Amino acid sequence: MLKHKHDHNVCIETALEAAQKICEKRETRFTPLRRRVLELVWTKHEPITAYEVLDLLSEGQKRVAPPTVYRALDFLIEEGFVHRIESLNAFVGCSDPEHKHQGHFMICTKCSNVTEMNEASLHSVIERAAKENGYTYENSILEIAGVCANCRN
Amino acid sequence: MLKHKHDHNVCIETALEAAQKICEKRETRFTPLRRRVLELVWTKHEPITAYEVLDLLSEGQKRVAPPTVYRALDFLIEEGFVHRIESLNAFVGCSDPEHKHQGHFMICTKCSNVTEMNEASLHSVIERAAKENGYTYENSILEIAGVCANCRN
DNA sequence: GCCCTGATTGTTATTGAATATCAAGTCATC
DNA sequence: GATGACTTGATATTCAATAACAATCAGGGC
Ligand SMILES: [Zn+2]
Ligand SMILES: [Zn+2]
Ligand SMILES: [Zn+2]
Ligand SMILES: [Zn+2]
Repeated sequence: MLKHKHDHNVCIETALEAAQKICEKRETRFTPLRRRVLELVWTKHEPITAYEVLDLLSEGQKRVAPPTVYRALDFLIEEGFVHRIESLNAFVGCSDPEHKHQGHFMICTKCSNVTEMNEASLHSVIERAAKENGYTYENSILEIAGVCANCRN
Repeated sequence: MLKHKHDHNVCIETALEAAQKICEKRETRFTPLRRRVLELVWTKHEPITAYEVLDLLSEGQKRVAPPTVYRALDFLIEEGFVHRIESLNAFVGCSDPEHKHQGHFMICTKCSNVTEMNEASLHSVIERAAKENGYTYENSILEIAGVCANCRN
């Protein structure tokens, strides 16, 4: 959460190991490419665009093509390791990949830091609103823009 | 709301007249181009993409360029006559343009019909969630996907 | 081992979404 | 009718995502 105050390498390692284990359990293939893309998404807590991932992935080798990145991202999203931030056309690692869910986010307009909210109360309010409007709920995106605590002072 | 059960020309006319009056009051310029783009956005209740607007706008005349459409849309969004649906890269007319707000939507995954929710309760829950996470609220997008009442049977 | 099959990755090309930049036109005001 | 702000036109480019097909890889049955 407070990105300025932790060893981010631990975050990355944790995420990679969790993904590894989940894929073993689900019998899906956590290939070197997919692993590398997930690592790159985690290089910062801030959202990263597909083309930034592409640039990083291409360093020191022949430039990869967009489908390579998008396919890996699709897999990671499908498995719940990564979320897409619609309002930014960008991607961010999920810190709770065990339980599949789609993310609800706060986005700081100053520092681009992103906080994922896992509050059940929010979820239930949203599902109830859907029901009241006659809709059968499938999923939802919630992206709140504001200024985070760090940036306010 | 129930798009199959009303004279949509009335919707369009109402929206255009409302926009006209609001612009007079605010002393902003509701030019023919902007009026025409708003009319095209309202040609269906479903969200419409910028390039669909572009195609319609270009019919029977020299093809207009993307900036023409995007500038008009920017104006209409700024004035609150149109909302952007982030998850669809598309635009939809607002049926309550008097009071500026950003929209919260339900989107039917079968028929693409869109319902704007104006529920104060939702809004307050979202603002409270922001506060609890230490953020100063600026704005938010909420887009719920599901199946509408019409499509369920 | 070898073949078959399905999944993954590579490659080329294209579509779709949005913006940067500068030129030309419009319109009110002095 | 000259000035300056706003609006529209026009050209080019960037960024985002997908289509289509070829090549490669992994595992199972023979
Ligand atoms: Zn970290
Ligand atoms: Zn911040
Ligand atoms: Zn609205
Ligand atoms: Zn429907």
